[in-house]
Amino acid sequence: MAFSPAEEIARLRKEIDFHNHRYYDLDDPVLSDTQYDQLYQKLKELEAQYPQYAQTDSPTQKIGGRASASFAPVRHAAPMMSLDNSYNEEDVRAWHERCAKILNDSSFDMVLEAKIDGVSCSLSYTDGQLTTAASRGDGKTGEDVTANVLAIKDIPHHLDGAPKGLLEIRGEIYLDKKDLAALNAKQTSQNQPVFANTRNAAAGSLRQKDSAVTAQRPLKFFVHSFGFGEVTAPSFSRFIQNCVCWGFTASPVRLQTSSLEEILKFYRDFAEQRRNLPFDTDGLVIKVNNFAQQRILGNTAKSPRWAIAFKYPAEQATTTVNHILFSVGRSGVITPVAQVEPVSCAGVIISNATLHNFDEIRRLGVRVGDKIILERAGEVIPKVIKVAEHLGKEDVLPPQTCPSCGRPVYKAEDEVGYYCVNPSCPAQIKGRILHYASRGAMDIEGMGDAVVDELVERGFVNNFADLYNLNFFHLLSLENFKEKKSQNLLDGLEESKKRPLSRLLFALGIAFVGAKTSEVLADRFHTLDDLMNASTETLQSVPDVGAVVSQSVYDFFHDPAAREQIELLRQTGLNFTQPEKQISSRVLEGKTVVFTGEMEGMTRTQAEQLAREHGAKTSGSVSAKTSFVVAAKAAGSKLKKANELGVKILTPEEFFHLLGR
DNA sequence: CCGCCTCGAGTTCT
DNA sequence: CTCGAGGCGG
Repeated sequence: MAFSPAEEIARLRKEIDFHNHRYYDLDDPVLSDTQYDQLYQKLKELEAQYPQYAQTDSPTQKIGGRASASFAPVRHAAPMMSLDNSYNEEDVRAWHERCAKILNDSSFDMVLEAKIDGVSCSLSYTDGQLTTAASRGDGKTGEDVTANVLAIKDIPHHLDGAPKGLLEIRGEIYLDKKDLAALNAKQTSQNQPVFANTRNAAAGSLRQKDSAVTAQRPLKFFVHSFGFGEVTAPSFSRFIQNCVCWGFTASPVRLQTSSLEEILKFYRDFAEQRRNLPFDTDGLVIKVNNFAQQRILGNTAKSPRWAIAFKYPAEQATTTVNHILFSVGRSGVITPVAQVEPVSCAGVIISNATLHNFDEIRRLGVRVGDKIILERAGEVIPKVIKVAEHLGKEDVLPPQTCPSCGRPVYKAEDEVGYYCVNPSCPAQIKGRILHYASRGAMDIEGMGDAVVDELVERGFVNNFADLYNLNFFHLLSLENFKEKKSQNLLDGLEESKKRPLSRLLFALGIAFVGAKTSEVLADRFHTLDDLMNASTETLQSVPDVGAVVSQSVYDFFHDPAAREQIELLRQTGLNFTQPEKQISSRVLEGKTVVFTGEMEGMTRTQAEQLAREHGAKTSGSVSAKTSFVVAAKAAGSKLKKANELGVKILTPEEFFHLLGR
């Protein structure tokens, strides 16, 4: 399909803006300079051809286009290659195995270094005298940053006893974390934009037009390789020793070993330790130490085969807020969500990030168009940490009306949240139905986000009972639904009628009644009718049910609309009773058990059920009251907490043994 | 009344 | 996973 010139121009501007962002802000370009130039030229040509679409905010109109005029290009004597990246032990084992095979030696010597987040730089010494310093650029050609590099104290200008001729020393220019904080404080006081991270700050400092500014930035440098020249050392570690004699600094974190296991252990331990170091690291670099062996391994087109970067998944990412929209939850709470330019963070692509509420927006000062920093550290949920650069113009205001049903929103005096109070608001109905069908509740197979959306949108479903009046023809009219899928969903609905009362209670979505409380109530009252007719006093006699929960349950069942729903559900043949609790044994009587990590061949819910069948209580969090924690592989913070509190930890095997299995 | 132990609710992506 | 808040023991 052909695009109109206007569309093509808009697309190119967006793309170039993106690559500028990668290049300037993240210092991590996707395109080579040539590829970038092609895009840029194409846009310029189109804008010349169609001047009616020329705009002042086009990247072609902005000062300081990407090709930096003030830094001359420098061709590297030997290309500056990048390293192959790996993010897990498997990849590193594979790398080690391949090296061992080519070298015909499984105990070759390796060197481990910290991979410091900075800018790589190549220093050319002629007869021991520093002549040129160049940034990496596209690997073949970089920018001449000699004037600025001369201002870095860590870099010697002269190497005593260096070999004659050309010697290219390579390393990383970086900034310590505390120096970034100080620099940003200064930037703020001078009304200048702050740097998102140490890497950007180092890159920005190196690209200063005035080297006096660079001199004021406490940049540091460590050697990590050489590019060209006669190096007499037989190994990388000896080469580094020579460099240190010349006055260079080596990587502050080092390990020399021939044991892969030792390296893997170091990686695991370093994951935590690196946070306490003065500089930012995103991983480790493993190199084959012996130069003769390095030569045997050689290079691929892109990277040396004798080295590999062993990275930790990035936990922070910088991106742009494209849009802020308001989502309405099943309870009517309106939550602002930032839609961002998709960005990779901790191994996944993030495109949405919650802003929680409007206090949070005000606190962060987020606007549409701003550059923000996202984090996903140890957590699953992306979080907006701060605004890196204010580019947006308009403040984000709370919505006057519900984005789903258009009714005016409601805000309680002393609460942060805004609510939609219309019970027939489509967004709320969708939320309630989705919760009803979800795995922990009625577990209706074939009923996902998209299906619920369409069922409500089409007016087929407004409440729980409507679900059971759906017929084959309703479903066939849904998008992508044919006989097979329709029948599966009908089967799923039929199957859900058999769920125990505890599931149904949870599915109804009574305020303050979650999975746990539902179970306790169902076990105590056995039938829905007994629960419906219970007084608040009777309800409060149930453990863990106090004034708030009992009132909420009582109110729910005395609402005429809810009662009508329940009668309709009764007519469709839903199970309203709770089966007697199965007791297999009492070996775990009086114990409180917490499960963590992924068990093989069993979900956590199943494991918890098993423990309860043997008389245990189960919980989701570790405390001093926990009898023991069952930790499977990939256990996280709960295991850590158990260690801190001195709670006993069992492997899944030990746990099964306890049950006599 | 305070502090600890839990639970509920919202949230993202594969 | 985290935050906020209900339940409850001291």
